[in-house]
Order: sequence, then C-alpha cells, then structure tokens
Amino acid sequence: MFIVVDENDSRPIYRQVADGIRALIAGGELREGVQLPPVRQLAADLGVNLNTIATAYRELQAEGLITVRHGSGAVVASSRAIERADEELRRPLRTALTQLVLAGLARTEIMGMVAEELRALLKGPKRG
Amino acid sequence: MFIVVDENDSRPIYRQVADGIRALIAGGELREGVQLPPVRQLAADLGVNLNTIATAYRELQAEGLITVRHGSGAVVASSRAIERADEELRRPLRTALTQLVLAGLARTEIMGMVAEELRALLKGPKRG
DNA sequence: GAAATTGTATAGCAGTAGCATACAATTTAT
DNA sequence: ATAAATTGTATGCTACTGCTATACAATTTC
Repeated sequence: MFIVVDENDSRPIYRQVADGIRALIAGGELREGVQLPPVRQLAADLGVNLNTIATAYRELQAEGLITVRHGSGAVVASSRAIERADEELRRPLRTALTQLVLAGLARTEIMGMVAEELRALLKGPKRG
Repeated sequence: MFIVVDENDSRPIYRQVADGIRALIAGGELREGVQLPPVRQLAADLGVNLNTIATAYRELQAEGLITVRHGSGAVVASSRAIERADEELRRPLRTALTQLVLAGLARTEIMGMVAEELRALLKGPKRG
C-alpha cells in the first residue's frame, strides 16, 4: 500500500499506520466504500504483526472513519463521518501551535515560522 | 513554578516538564545563568516524584540547554546553546505540517488552517 | 457444508514511565 | 575542619504499553 512506517518516528507503528490511512481518507485518495487491505496483507507489506494493523484499524473505527467487520474486512465509512478526518488532522497542528504560543512567540512570528517550514517541506520532500 | 502537567496530554510527565522549561527558555522568561528550582521543590509543586523532574532536567542537559551539577543544582546554560531551543520548538510544528502535506492539502489551505487555529488560540486561551 | 478468507482474542516478552527509598556530591553553618 | 543541610543520582520495584506468535471465531466462497 501507500503507507510508510519510519522507525525514527517516535509514534508507535499502529499509530503511524492509522495516521497514514486517515491522511489518505482526508486527502480523498480513499473514498467512501473503498475496501482496505486485509490486516494480514498490510502487515506483510509493512513487515509487522497482523495485530499491529488490527490495532490501527480499531483506532480508525473508534473515530468512525472506517467500518470493520469480522470475516468481511474494513471499509471506509460514510462521507458524513469522513468530515471528521479533517478535525483529527488538525489536532497535532493545534498542539504544536499551542506550544509556540506558550513559548511567548507572537502571531506574526509563528506565521513566519510556519511559512518557512512549509516552504522547506514543499521544496525538498523525501523520496520514499 | 510556571509549568503545568496535564494528564490528558499523551506525553509523559517528564517530557511535559522538559517541554515547558524549554518553552520558557526559548521565550526569554528564563535567561542564561538563572537557577532552576531543586528537583524536590518542583516535584512537590507538581505533585510528582523527584526522579520525574530529574529525568526532565537530564533531557534538557542532553540538549545543552541547562547545566546540572550534583549538589549545586541546575542552571540555564549559555545563550549560545539557548539558540537551539528554537530548533527544538520547531520540531513538533514540522511534524504536524508534514502530516498535512501528506494528506494532500495545498500550501494556501494549510496557511489558512494555521491562521484559523491561531486566531482561536489567541482569542480564548485557557485560564489556569 | 467444507475450505478459504478475514478479523479477534489470548499469552508472553521487552521496554518505558513513574514511584519510594537509599546513596553521593556540594554547599552552608558551626 | 567538620557536621548539617541541600541538591542531584542510583537502585529496585510496579504498572502499563507496544509488539509478537499463536490460537480462535465469523463471514464469504466454492
């Protein structure tokens, strides 16, 4: 699949997978009704245990983004629910911005920093 | 002190403390040479174990932001080293922005989202 | 209805966070 | 000097978490 696990990333694997799928849903690459890969297949692709993927699926199900059914698999949920993916994506941004505000940075300083980081990100993205 | 631990925060306590002190240094509230509170005092203030604070201090020392000495305490390091606090502050922002980029959001969308979140943050900050 | 496919539950191991308590270095007061 | 107080450090323990291997259960396919 279209997901990468990075062992330098401090997030646990199951969360990296969940975040990755959430991003795919929020970005429109995975639309309502689309079937997700079986836990065994995705686990094999990423070289991890099937339970690790199952945990990621359960996390997404708890958020209402997918529907998981025993025997038939996982499916992207209704587009009504998908709107929440945007909200989920905002959370880490909010946390990061809160830290900067608490550090005493002014709004303009923060916006400048964001623009700067964004420029660097969009300029030279890592090639898988 | 001027630091809060939030049990709803997923970060471990020692990291919340380290992040908090780092923010104070980066924001200029704690300047070079200033003495940090003894581990026991800060631990008592926050209602945690002294080793938890000691771990936070060690993390900051590893980053070169403070100097810890057995018997005399912890002191904010040279302003040369302090410049790195800015870099440490940027890291979570960078992670959050990377997620948004991977989700397929355009630069302008992200900037808009940031401005929006920032407005909400600066408008109604939580009062202690 | 048997076989294949898919998710779920259980059990175990390793690492981490936090705590209580004891130890060691430095400073302060005698 | 040296005893006492202050400060950081080390040890040992418990609970929890992330990950794995393996067994179990539901659904679909033939």
